[in-house]
Amino acid sequence: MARGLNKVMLIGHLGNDPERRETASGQTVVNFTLATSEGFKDSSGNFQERTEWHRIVVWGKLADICSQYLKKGRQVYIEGRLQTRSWDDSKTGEKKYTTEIVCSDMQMLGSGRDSGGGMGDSSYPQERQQYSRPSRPAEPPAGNYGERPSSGGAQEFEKDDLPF
Amino acid sequence: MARGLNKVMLIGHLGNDPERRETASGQTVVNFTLATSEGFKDSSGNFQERTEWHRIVVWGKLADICSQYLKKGRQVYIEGRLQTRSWDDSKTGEKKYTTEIVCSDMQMLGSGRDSGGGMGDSSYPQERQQYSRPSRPAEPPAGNYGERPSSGGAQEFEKDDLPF
Amino acid sequence: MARGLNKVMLIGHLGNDPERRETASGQTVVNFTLATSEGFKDSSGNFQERTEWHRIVVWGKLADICSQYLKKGRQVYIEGRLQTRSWDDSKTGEKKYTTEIVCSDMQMLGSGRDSGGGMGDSSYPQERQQYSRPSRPAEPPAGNYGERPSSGGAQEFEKDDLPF
Amino acid sequence: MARGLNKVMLIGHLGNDPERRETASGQTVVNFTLATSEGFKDSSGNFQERTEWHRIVVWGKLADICSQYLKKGRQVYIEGRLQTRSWDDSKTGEKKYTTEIVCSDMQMLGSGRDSGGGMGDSSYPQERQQYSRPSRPAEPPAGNYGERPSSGGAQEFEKDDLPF
DNA sequence: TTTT
DNA sequence: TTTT
Repeated sequence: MARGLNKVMLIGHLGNDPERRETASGQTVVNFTLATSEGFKDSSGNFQERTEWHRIVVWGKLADICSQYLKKGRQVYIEGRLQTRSWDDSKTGEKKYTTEIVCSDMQMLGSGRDSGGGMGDSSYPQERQQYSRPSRPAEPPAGNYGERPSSGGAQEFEKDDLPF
Repeated sequence: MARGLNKVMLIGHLGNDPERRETASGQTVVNFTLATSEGFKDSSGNFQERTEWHRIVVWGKLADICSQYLKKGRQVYIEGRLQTRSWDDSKTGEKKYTTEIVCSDMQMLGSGRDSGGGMGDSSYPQERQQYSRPSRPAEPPAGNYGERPSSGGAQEFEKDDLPF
Repeated sequence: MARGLNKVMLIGHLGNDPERRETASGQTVVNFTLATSEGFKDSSGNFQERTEWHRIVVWGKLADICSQYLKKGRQVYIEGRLQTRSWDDSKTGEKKYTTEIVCSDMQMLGSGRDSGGGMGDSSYPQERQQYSRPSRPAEPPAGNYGERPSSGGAQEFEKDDLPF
Repeated sequence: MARGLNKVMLIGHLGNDPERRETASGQTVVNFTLATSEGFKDSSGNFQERTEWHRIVVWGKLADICSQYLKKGRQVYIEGRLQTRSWDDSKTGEKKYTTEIVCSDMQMLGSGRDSGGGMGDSSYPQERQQYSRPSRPAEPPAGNYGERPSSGGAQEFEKDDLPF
């Protein structure tokens, strides 16, 4: 069945610099860990902090961007899907599992000055916002794009006087 | 700056059959309204239901799918971004605003039998899941896809014994 | 029907300092606008930036936190639900609509140094992370619930003639 | 710091009836697996289906609702946060990890007739929509909080050797 | 292993 | 009206 949703959205800090590899077929893969922290009141009513660590995997063009601009400590927004892989442990012969977030969108947060490992901080890509895979923008049709009086859809709609 | 997130996720029922139009440039546009309901306790502690209506706009290939398979009453998951358009009311000369959800992903929910207005209910596309724009899947590299022992990433990862 | 989802997730910058009010029943309400920006390629293949403006409404304890710690220019993550209110324009007698995000969770992004309007930047609450409301519904204040002409917030807002 | 986001949103079908337990401190815990499916084009351009399995954990009042109304095969929307627990495998002495979604919101999808395993299908709670927990943190039960060897759920789970 |  |  094709109806489903598998979405993860995280805001956190990188626990390490992204590790870049290339597959045999020439695709770029990048891995890093991400810490998400949240506070909560424990049973005594005291504030505590709980940190959760996530394994992030990024493929393709977005992997290249992550590899270039992300550093340990950087705060990012990550969107992706959950994926659990299994493999046979060569030592024990046991089946093992690991769950990762396959990243499909990434946004750097804060200003470049937060960058963490940063220094010669040329922290931003020249062509901004190409951070996401061929995905989200849901671009309106090219033809009448320039004609629209505001940020919205096609001109036809603007005849209407009432929203509904 | 290009760092931002503008995401809407809705689960609700269509208030009307999708209305399909074509722009001058030949792009398909589809509009429909979606009702999302939620319950809440009022100040007297009684359960009440609150229904919110949303204007949905869909472009391109996904619009064609919506036009073909969605009907009034159908339960769907909608993902998109918020967009507020303005126009000048020809009668009063006032500036008016309307906020819409520009849909980038759609999933039909429930079985076809829930369809609502349905009848000759051949409710599903033959090629399922092409419901989303060229987006989410974050497809692993083609080259070694068939080699993977499980649902996961590239083979390199499976040498690892520990998740982190 | 009670099954539904109405969720908005935004990352952007405040367009103005939060405006704090109190309802007749003593509930705190805060309003601000949020700009979310995204890049896209126009029909000529050039990168463009599109900014969308959102009206944010926050109630209760979370409103107090927003009022205290957020400033114009601050980058934040906002989670909430969409709500369209209507009112009768006292001048023209027309029915008008405005769509807002009723905020149920807020996270300040970047370090305090990004704050924007900041100065004597004591940017963080002592008791962190109590940023989220007790629950999803983001219930409007009890006192004037029955009085509201539409599905929206408190009556005070309905004096306004323009969405922003 | 407490600023972070750790959110998972799934739409899928239950792989088994929910398993209900009670902790020593009297809190209800429910576990089930959820399958999310998505289609994609493989490297030959053919449509394939990929199913991902997720472990869901639910606490408290929402656990009771899940236990009562959900059945194997039922389609649901699940919202929660990712949590990776570790434990020492008693047989091999190795450290093992499992990642779960701690559920904070649940919506039943489709009509009751979709229920799957259902039969005497009085599928809906009388007081609808009280499906969400009081708040985001999805706090584990207070009573045994200090006893947990890792960041995870109740001790009972750690007897298991396999994630599923 | 991150961050405040 | 924000931000880079």
